Amino acid sequence: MKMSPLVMSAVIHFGEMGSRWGFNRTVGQMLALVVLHEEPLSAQEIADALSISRGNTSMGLKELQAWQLVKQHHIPGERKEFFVPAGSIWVLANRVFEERRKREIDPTMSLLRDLMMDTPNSEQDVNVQARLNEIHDLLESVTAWSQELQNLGPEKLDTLMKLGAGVGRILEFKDKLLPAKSK
Amino acid sequence: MKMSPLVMSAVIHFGEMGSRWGFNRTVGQMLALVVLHEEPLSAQEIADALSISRGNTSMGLKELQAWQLVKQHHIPGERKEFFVPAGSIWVLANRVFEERRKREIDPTMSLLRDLMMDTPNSEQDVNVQARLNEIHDLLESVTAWSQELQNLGPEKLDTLMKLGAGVGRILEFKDKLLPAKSK
DNA sequence: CTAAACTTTCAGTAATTTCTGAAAGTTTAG
DNA sequence: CTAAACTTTCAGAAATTACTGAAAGTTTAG
Repeated sequence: MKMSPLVMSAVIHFGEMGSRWGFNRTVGQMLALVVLHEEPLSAQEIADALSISRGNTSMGLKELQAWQLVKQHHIPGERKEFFVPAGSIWVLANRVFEERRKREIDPTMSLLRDLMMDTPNSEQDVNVQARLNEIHDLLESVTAWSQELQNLGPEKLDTLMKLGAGVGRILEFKDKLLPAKSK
Repeated sequence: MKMSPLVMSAVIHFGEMGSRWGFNRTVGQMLALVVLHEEPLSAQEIADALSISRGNTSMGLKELQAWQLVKQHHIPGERKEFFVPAGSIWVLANRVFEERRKREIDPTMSLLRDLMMDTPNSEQDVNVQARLNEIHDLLESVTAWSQELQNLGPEKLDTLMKLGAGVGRILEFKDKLLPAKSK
């Protein structure tokens, strides 16, 4: 398998970005390759295309599977396993968000809850707890809302986006719109 | 300056999370310390509290200022500079999102645009470009929308959140609500 | 101007993360 | 069962990233 210059550029870029998105360079490259290549790829093909060791490839694929970004694909008559993207771009993007939320937000929310339980030892600590509480609530809002977006799916997200600043206005009307809401 | 056990736990945790949020351990600790401590802190106090070198502290503060998360605060009569959070929790959170968008999304969008410009060299490449386009549009939706949320501010975000799944329903009514919208 | 108080820079070192490749493991064909 | 085809693991090497502390730089007081 050989990469066209187009695929090449994209693979290299996703490698560079990889670390910013929560995985390392080679894992980023592998993901780009699998997503952009139409046919299922074997581990060996991936290793060759990216010039990385077979061992590294194996670990990278394991990680991509843990993130549920690629999945195995068996080809009848073939001994080895092949790999394909685990879903549409939208699905993959959601998986990345989800996984990052688990790593970046959840542990903090959990700690903040614990710290807010502690009985404060001083005046100072009362204020500190108030701040921690503020952080907690903000994270909660943001994650709840991003969940919501994921549930909407891409089309509705698109509608919402086209609405743009209209969202603010809509909010002002919402009581009239949904008067039956149980408060 | 000595840290209460409460502040201590939070500082250590934000240090551990630091790398996941785009900066390193000590920078994370420094941010937590400055945010949770009521009084302005000098660089030396920060270095002492966290047991890190003065040099490292200087670089960390530089980074936090680049992120616009802390700012200098001059105390009349004092020779040295002090540091305080650059704004409310909401402001700080927005700065982090913003900065991460710049690092994690913008460069990719820019590359994708470039790659979509290239004239494809094969059938294959036409499909690849279609995929890249799909990724581009998704990133665009997500960032546009997160911008929108930032503009709303914390109170409206809260209203929106309480609405929960109601958002989907509201969307169905939006045409009736905003009939004057210029399409 | 000089000295004191303070900050920044940066070369070298330490810590951490990633990668390789050989060895061990697994599966299937026969 | 054995051998071949393939995958995974993991110890050590390489690459990257973070940290220290001494030296150079800056600012202010006098």
